Amino acid sequence: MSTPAPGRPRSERARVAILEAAHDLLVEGGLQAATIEAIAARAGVSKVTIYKWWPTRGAVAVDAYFHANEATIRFDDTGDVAADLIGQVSTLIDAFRTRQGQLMAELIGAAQTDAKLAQDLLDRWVLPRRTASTAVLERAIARGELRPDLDPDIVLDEIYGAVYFRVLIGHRSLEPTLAADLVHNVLDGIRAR
Amino acid sequence: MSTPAPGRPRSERARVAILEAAHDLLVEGGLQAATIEAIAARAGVSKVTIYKWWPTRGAVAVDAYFHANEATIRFDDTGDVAADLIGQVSTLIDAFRTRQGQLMAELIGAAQTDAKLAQDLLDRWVLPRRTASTAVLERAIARGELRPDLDPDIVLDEIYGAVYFRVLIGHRSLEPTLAADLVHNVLDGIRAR
Amino acid sequence: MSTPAPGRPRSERARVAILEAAHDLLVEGGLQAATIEAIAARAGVSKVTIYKWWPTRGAVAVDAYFHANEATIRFDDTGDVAADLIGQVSTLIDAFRTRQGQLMAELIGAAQTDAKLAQDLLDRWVLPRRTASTAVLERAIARGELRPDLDPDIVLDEIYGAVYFRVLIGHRSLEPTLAADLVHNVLDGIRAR
Amino acid sequence: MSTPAPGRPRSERARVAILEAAHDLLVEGGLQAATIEAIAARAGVSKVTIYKWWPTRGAVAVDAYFHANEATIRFDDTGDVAADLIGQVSTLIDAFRTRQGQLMAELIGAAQTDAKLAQDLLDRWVLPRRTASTAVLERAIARGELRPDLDPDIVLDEIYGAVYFRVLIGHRSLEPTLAADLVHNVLDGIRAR
DNA sequence: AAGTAATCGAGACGGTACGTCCGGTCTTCCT
DNA sequence: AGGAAGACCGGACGTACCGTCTCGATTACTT
Repeated sequence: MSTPAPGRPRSERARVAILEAAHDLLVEGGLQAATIEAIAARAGVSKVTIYKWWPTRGAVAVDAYFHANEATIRFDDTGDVAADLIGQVSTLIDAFRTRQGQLMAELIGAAQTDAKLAQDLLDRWVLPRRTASTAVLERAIARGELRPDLDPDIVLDEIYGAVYFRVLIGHRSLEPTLAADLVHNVLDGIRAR
Repeated sequence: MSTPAPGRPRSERARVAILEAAHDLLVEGGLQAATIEAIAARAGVSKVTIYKWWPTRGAVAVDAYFHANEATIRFDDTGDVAADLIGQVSTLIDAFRTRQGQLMAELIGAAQTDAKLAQDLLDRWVLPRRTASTAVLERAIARGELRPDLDPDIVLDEIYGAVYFRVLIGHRSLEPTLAADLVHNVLDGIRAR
Repeated sequence: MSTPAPGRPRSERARVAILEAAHDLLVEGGLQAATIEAIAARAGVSKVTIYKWWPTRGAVAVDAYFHANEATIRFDDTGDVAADLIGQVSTLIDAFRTRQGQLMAELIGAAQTDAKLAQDLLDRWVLPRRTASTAVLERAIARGELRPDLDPDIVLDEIYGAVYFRVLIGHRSLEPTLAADLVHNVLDGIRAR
Repeated sequence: MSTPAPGRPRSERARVAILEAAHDLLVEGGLQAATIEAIAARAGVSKVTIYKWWPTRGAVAVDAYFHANEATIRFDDTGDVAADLIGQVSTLIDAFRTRQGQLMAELIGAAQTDAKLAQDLLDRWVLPRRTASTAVLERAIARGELRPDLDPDIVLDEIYGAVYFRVLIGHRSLEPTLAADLVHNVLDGIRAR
């Protein structure tokens, strides 16, 4: 069906070597250390080969990040909004309590001056999680658990935004109880009764 | 009383020229454009003079940011938590809807790989605002408006985190109604009644 | 036969441009003016390319000097020591009466604080001439013209040393008759007869 | 007679401290190390004070050199040209076999791009010695020992030039017998008899 | 005793060049 | 057509000295 491209095919060996070299460098020295030159040197690959397949350093970094961290998204449906949300937020927090959190922070940091990277992070990281969480909220609205006029985006920004805020600003750490606290505050409000 | 330091005193002219040049460059081309060399050239100042007083490019940038944006923090006390919080959040959102928002995003981005910058942003931007908002919450707790066992940090992370999340990820803009929505969700909860 | 080195070959264009730019600068403003930056700018070449192939500014300067001044060494053999030596010394003096002399003086000057440069000048300039002149003296010794216990080095230091001394100290100029006077003094002595 | 200048008189303490600091630096690291800043720092003196009294780094260096090396010139008159000359040349060679020789070489080196320094060296070092040696030659001419049409400058350039040549080019060292060999070659010639 | 004037220390300043790093692009040969 | 090797231009980095410039403090001579 598909005619194979003429000429020498892309080297899978090189692709993997690049991603693994990039990830090693990311883990060792952060985004700073993952220069194109360093990646090429460690992967035993020429710089041109990298530029051939990735436009910027950021693009390699995202790919390396996802290559190493098999993305896990939970699509819970227990019938209880609180439980479903807490499960999803906990998964994120657990990941962010490892080196992954700092790396994601650095990626988001770099995305502030790299529109392509920002788009990648949005499409491949944020939006997929958001979709799963939006589904939880919409099911709860349908069940009558939540106010029908709710804007799910705002709710999710409050819960997830708090997590990213802590990772990016570093004023407080991600305590294990954080997921539950965040969800309960928003679900039930904080007014005295 | 205070013995003046010996030697030629620091040039106030140079200090201001540097900060203004840096801010101009930040506004025109973002953090990328605000290289030490460009700042020095535009300020009519030698590079050494900059390095003399600021350790890194990021340090100049924060100072330039605060030099240009006279910090406004609101210390409202209307007796109504919702009104006080919405006032404070609105002020932030109004600022972030201008170029300031993108600049702050870039500064936070750079802070991910510049610990000194991170500390500066925390001390000079985030914490002062947080202190004012924490006071609002504690007054409300004292008045019996809010649950006494509340952790103000978590509440404020939800409200402010949502704002920063939008600025940093860019998935949705800062609508004028956002402040009120954020505050009401957390105060009253989102469960159907 | 010889396997060509892998990678992009060195740019001959750049090499020549650097040497010519360096020489132009040397002629115009001496060693002072031949900064790496100025050479790079005039040659339309990046500084790194220069540093790639020459360790120091002095090394570029020697190469530029020899690139421009096609080395001429005379290997006279007329059967008359005096004539042979005078011919060789005259050639040097003629060269040193032009801009070349000042340049060589500056190179020797710089060599006082640049061991690499000193070695280069010795190997590429002084020793080749000395070899030719030593041969003249040894032939004369063999012919019985000169004392057999002679140390040629000392003789040549007296003749050539005088020339360099005048160039370096500048107390007197290189008169056209100097070559003959120097050689005759040493060959025949200066005692009255 | 001389009206004392008004104002604070020049500090002798500073003058000596500068010269000694400069000499220490010259001995330790050569002319390279004797930067104005380093001299000022070591002498506990401000840069301006140095610039006040010396125009260039070279000028300080010469003064420091002469401050440390009490100039010794021999005015021998034994009635024998050879002995007189050998005595004078030996004195120079003895001095140049110490660190002094390298320093003088560096000074002459720097003089190639510093006309002021060149003039200083000529006036304070070379010419005084030459005057003494010229006197020796002229006495010998008067006594009928040497050819009456002799140009003393050329003779002295051959003898002294050889010494400086070795110091500056470094192709051979200053052997203790060098003085005698140089003088005898020129006095008696090198032809076989 | 007060005034005048030159010097001194400290150190900030604009400027030039340094030698290095990395980004992107190119050129060559090999697979 | 890929790919490895590596040379190339360009831009910025952070540093070293240069020579100049303020400062306040000191030290004489002059009135």
